Amino acid sequence: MKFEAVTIKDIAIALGLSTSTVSRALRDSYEISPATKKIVLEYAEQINYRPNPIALSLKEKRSHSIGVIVCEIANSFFSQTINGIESIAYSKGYNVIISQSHESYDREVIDLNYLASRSIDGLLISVSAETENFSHIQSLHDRGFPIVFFDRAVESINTHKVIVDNNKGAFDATEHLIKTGYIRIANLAGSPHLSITKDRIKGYRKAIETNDLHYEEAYTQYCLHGGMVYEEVEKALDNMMALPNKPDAIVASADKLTTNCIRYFKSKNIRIPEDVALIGFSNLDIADLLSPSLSVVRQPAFAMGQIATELLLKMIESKRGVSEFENRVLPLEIMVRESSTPLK
Amino acid sequence: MKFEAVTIKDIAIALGLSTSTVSRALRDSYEISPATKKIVLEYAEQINYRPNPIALSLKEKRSHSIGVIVCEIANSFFSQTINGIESIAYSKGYNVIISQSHESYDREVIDLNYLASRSIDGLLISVSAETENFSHIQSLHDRGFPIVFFDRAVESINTHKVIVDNNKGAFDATEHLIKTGYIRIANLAGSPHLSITKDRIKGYRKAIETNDLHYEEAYTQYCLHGGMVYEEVEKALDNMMALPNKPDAIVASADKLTTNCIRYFKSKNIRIPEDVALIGFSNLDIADLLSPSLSVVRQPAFAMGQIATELLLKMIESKRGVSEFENRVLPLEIMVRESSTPLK
DNA sequence: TTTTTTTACGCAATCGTTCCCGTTAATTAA
DNA sequence: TTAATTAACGGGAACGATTGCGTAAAAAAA
Repeated sequence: MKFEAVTIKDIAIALGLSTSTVSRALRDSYEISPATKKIVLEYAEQINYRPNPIALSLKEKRSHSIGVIVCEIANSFFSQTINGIESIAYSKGYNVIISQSHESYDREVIDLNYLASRSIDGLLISVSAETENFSHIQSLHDRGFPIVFFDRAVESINTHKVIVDNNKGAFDATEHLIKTGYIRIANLAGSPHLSITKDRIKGYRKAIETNDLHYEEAYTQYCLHGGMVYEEVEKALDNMMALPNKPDAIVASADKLTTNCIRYFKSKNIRIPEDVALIGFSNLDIADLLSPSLSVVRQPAFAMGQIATELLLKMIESKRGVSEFENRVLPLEIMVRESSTPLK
Repeated sequence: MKFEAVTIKDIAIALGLSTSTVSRALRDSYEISPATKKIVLEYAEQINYRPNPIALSLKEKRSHSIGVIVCEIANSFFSQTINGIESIAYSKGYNVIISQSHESYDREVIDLNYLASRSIDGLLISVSAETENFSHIQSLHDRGFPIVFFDRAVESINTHKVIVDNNKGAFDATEHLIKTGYIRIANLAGSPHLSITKDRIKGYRKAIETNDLHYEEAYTQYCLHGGMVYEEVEKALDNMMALPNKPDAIVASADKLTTNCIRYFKSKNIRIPEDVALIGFSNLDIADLLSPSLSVVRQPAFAMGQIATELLLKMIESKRGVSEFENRVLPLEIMVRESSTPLK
């Protein structure tokens, strides 16, 4: 089934003009007389002419679309980021093509190759938790393809990056727990390959040490899939809770880790915050509706998407290659609720 | 900044062949000798040749991408649907371009025109709650453009539709409340323009009347924006709770209505289910983590996306126009949890 | 009136790929 | 040995739009 659209040629034939004249008339060129312009414009309007973006792309060697690779759009943080991305992209006439890696390295490579085979002008990517080898991204970057990282950046690749102050976020969250009176604070961490995980651990550790608490290695447990599979979270928490000095509070370092952490405690009938307090990185918009309401470290997801897209479009539209790359670090917001405050 | 890619011409020049020969060799034509094929294939592999999808699109008059219009990707139901859509689309070599209407009619029209200007081969759409006039969709459909509705279909437009059995879902949810012992059951409804709203009201009413309860008009309150703005939910619930016989249970007819309903009761210190029981249409994946855990009517979102996409691709790839349209009705699943069961 | 300039348009190449037609040279059939 | 066939490849148009260049007619300048 095909959808026949009207072309410049159709207009030219109908009006007895050449395609060049019609094209110029539509673009309001000074070379065309006002009378001709009027005729062309009116006829084009009448038959509902729309320029073929594909023909334009072929000529301009630009598709006016950008690719986005995230792990899951069903994740609040990423769906909010995508909202930010789309708001900028659409306002500047760009399409957005979204791919999901589902935290899988293989899927990420497939998505990347698919997108990069010249159907997109640039790429926004937040790498998957599984990814250790970045050569697929590196080689694209080496060939001059515009790439901007957001949230989960690759340190070794020199391009624009929009991240949050993970170190400070984890520090603040941990220190909040300490100030509230908790002393055995554990860290439910994401994939050890990700820089955000490392930064969050640094902030967590710094808060522990700055406040003269004992830093215990076993209090930090990693989840390779970033909490995507419940079993890894279960195992990590089992490990923690089996320690001789089991933790009295937990900092969960990602959206999925946080919710699966709640699921774990609920299934074990461990009360929050009476038995274990919890604060987690989360952009869930119903964190306030949980019982107890959830204390969170919230990321400026929408703004992040906007900024990353602005940087990418600037990169795409610059004539010569960009050599000065920005590293934007956005602040995190701590929202203290019941899950980390002892009941009176 | 531009990203120069390798073309067939480059291969032809390097190998001293014509572009036609190279093209044929790459497509494994019988007209090319095995020796030549081998040389071309090896060289193409070596310089990492990728066909330009845009040039192909121009020739084939097909972009191999489909458009999706939903109100919000940050809504669990829609993000799950999109997962289903992408799983099918990517496996068949199609791109997916997502647009959000944010429940606004104006945005929907803009999105539609943008997508339809021939950058997509077909459209999957779930109309916005605000939309009353469907001429923008109708005119596209009249011109032979492939469109498939999912979830929120337009009755007057004759094309493939994939919906759920809203009538039965609402009936079952309402009857569950009745069987549990509730007698004054209210219905927090979405936009009156949507067929899903009408169907859900029908099912609700049928359950009331089948079970010999009194059907009260004021027990059904509409939210024009489908619960997107908290104030409309607040007003609807204020109206219900101010009735002389205020309801003892509520059926909420959409994701956002359900969560905002919980938010309302929480802010008013009205206990669920002790003061008011609640069951809601929702695809939230943490419905079990709420306290009380939330009883839901769950939609088969992923399957819905898959089926709708299969129908659309079949429509796109059929030679002649399709005239027999399917109307798939998928079953809903009721998951009873604490929010609709009295505590012992 | 003649020359120059301007106006208003058409021709054709281009982007990357496919595909319908040739066109050789080798092979086979008569 | 000659005619017919086939294998293997090249030329060039086409998809839709833009754009540099050429040019006829009209207008302006000389």
